[in-house]
Amino acid sequence: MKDFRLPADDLEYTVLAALWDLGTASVRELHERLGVPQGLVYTTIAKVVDRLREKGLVQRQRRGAAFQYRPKVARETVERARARIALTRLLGAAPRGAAAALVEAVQDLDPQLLGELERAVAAQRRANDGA
Amino acid sequence: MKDFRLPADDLEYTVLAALWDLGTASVRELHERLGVPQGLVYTTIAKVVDRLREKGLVQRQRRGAAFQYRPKVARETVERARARIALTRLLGAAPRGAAAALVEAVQDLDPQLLGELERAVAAQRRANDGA
DNA sequence: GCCCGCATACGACGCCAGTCGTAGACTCGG
DNA sequence: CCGAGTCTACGACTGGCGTCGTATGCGGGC
Repeated sequence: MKDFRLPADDLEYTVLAALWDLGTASVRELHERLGVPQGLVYTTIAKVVDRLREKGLVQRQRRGAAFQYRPKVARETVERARARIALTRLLGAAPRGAAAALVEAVQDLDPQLLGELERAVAAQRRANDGA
Repeated sequence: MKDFRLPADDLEYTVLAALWDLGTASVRELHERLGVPQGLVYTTIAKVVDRLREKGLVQRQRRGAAFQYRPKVARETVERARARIALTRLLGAAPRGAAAALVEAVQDLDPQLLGELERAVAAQRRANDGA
């Protein structure tokens, strides 16, 4: 288990996310989808995909001239790890009374996202009460 | 305003946090407090404090042989920015339905912290409803 | 079967951050 | 006022990541 390293936060993660969405994709496709809009060169994406492979996060298979890449690690696995780290940082760092900072941070949150967060917290609350 | 850059997540942030706690401290004190337990050399802490100064996060004043450092930016200001980034990443990254990951992440959260999070979310919920 | 072109492999560079070492500057005690 | 010892300034190295360029290699159409 855990024979992989988490993706870096920005580009690497974005690319991996795209792969989760698409299921499978070539570097070309990923570039069209992510690189071009960002003004990134083809090889930049290729390099990222490469590092993703080094990290054991994706696998590939020859498909004609190019490779088709696909996620090797479940989205949930990675998301969960990332979420845990983010939350720990977020709350662990907060000193007593810095909940104020949290509130402010939560303020410019998409209502949609706020809803998700709320449900997650509520679920855990129930779990705690039950236990 | 915002004539500073956020501190890096790990050591830099830890040192800055210590300064917020102590109000004022010399590199020596910071080293005793943070460096020694971590097996870090004196100059490592000195360097970090230096970069913190470059980032405009702390200021200093000669006090005898050494300098006394003190935060230059309010804790809340930085905490808030960090929290906002963390939350955005956390939730923004989550695809629809990946709330599951969130739930799992929230599970191994200190009940204390969970409470803070819950209150923050609830507060915002009320704000939204009201508006 | 050959050559062209696309895909990949890989190295390079910049920048940040952590970590350390060294050398120079300055303070303070005697 | 001078020497010893401490503090600071700064450079160096490493590793990660974003970003690109180049060179090599493989596949597929003609």
